[in-house]
Amino acid sequence: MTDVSSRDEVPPPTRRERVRAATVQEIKQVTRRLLVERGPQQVSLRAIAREMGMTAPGLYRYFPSYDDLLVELVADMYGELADLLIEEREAVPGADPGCRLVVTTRAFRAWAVAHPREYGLLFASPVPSLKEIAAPPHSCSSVHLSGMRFGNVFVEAFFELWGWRPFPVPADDELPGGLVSQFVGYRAELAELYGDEIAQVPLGAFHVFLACWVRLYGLVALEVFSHLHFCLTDVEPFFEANLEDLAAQLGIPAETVRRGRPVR
Amino acid sequence: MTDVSSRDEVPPPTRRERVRAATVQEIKQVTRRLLVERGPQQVSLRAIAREMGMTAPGLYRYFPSYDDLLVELVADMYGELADLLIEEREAVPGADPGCRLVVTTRAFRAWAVAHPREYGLLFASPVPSLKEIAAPPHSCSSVHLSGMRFGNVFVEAFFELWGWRPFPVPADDELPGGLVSQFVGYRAELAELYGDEIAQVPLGAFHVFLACWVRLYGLVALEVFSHLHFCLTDVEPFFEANLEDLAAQLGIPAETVRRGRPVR
DNA sequence: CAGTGTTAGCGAACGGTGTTAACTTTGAAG
DNA sequence: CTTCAAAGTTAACACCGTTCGCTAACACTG
Repeated sequence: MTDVSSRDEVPPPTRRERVRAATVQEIKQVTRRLLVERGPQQVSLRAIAREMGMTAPGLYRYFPSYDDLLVELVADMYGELADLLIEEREAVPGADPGCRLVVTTRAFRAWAVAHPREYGLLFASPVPSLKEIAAPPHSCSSVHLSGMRFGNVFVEAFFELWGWRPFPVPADDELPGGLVSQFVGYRAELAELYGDEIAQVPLGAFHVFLACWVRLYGLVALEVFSHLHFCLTDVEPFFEANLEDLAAQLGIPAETVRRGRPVR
Repeated sequence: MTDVSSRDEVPPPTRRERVRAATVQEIKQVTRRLLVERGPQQVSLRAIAREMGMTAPGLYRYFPSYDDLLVELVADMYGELADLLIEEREAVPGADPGCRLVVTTRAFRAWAVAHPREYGLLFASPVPSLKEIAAPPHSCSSVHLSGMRFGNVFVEAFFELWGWRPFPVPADDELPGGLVSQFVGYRAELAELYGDEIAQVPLGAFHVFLACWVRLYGLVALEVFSHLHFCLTDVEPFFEANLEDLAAQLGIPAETVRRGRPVR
């Protein structure tokens, strides 16, 4: 038992495995570069292969299909985005949970604006495939898992704030009956992940969390898709105003929001 | 001058023009049917032509390209959606402006949920083409115009409510400086369209309008794209709760919101 | 070292796509 | 009846995702 090699731990990667992993990485990088530089329409297996000095069928040694390649790329980008948000949040030393949530939110919008093509791939999936809907609730695909990981960045920041300094939320009997049972289920799911302190959070906090997420999503999506262009040429002040509003709802003082505001 | 035929008014459509218009209509209908029944991936010129008993190149007599066909379809659907919202609103006789706004909002969500594929085509455009951004502000394409028409349905309902019974909005000096000038411009644009009473509306009302639209958009988009599925299996009560919340912000009593709620 | 099996990558091919060009048919107008 | 423009065809081009069969190169075993 003390012998390391006797266990079936990960054996050291062979040379072959290393170059294979490197190729997989290069394929994803090239795919993403094509997406960014030439748009989603111009991304094709043949274009990727051409860019790498090989032919399209060769890529099938690494991905079972074009869609699988995209799916894996999406999962990677969800992960990257989650990492970035956490990183930016931790880069503010000694920040209170309110500030940390604001930083996370602002970083999300900044990433979306800076990476509109990637954002489109992640958050404007054409239409969810029907099988995904029919899938059992806990059978999580790779995308689903990464998506969860991303979402949980906000979940953590939000409930960290709640634990630090609770804010007003609707009482249980103020929530529609149809919502209560669903929030109970979601809370239980999160409690399984984060421990029992989550189980003490009132259901109204989940309602507020979702409402905030809805607003943030709408804000960023509309900006990235240029759907606010009909009245706003510069969306940033509008975003900051909404952020301040959102923060106020969570008991975060405007001064905390303004402190981290990017200079312009 | 009194002679009708001497002016270049619309001459009576010839038989040729009528069958041509009918064909254009059929192409759009078939395209939409394919979109709904088989998904956006399966929509192709050849499939459309096949479905109509003709060949793909024949369609080029009616549309200069595949993209143009889609663009025109999108414009049509914006118009149809706008018509539907107005119709549903007018179907409630003697309703006060608050009720009318609620009905409009609810109808929008209902349409989106009932037509997810169409909704995806309208509101999750892959990524705005760069030329659209570079285009001068008042050069409006067909999509742009129809999109405006749709948006103005909400604009009208919102400012009708304001004119009927104003609600609290932030004062001008509470708005960020970067927003004031943009709202001034947008207000002037609307005043040109709706007359001078709009010019009297305070800028804060435009801020509130946009914030409401952001929230509604996020709500509906997240539902249609199944991005709330991670915690809600039935989104309707959540939508109704947000609608009530939104209405309260506009001074619409909860009783008014509940009155028109669909029975379940 | 020789032998062997696995793997990476290639070219050809199939059915599909949007699009163009050249041609035929059709129907309305002078 | 002639003429001419419009509608629709077939053939072709360049591209797409994907599969098949093949050739190398590689890693491991006797």
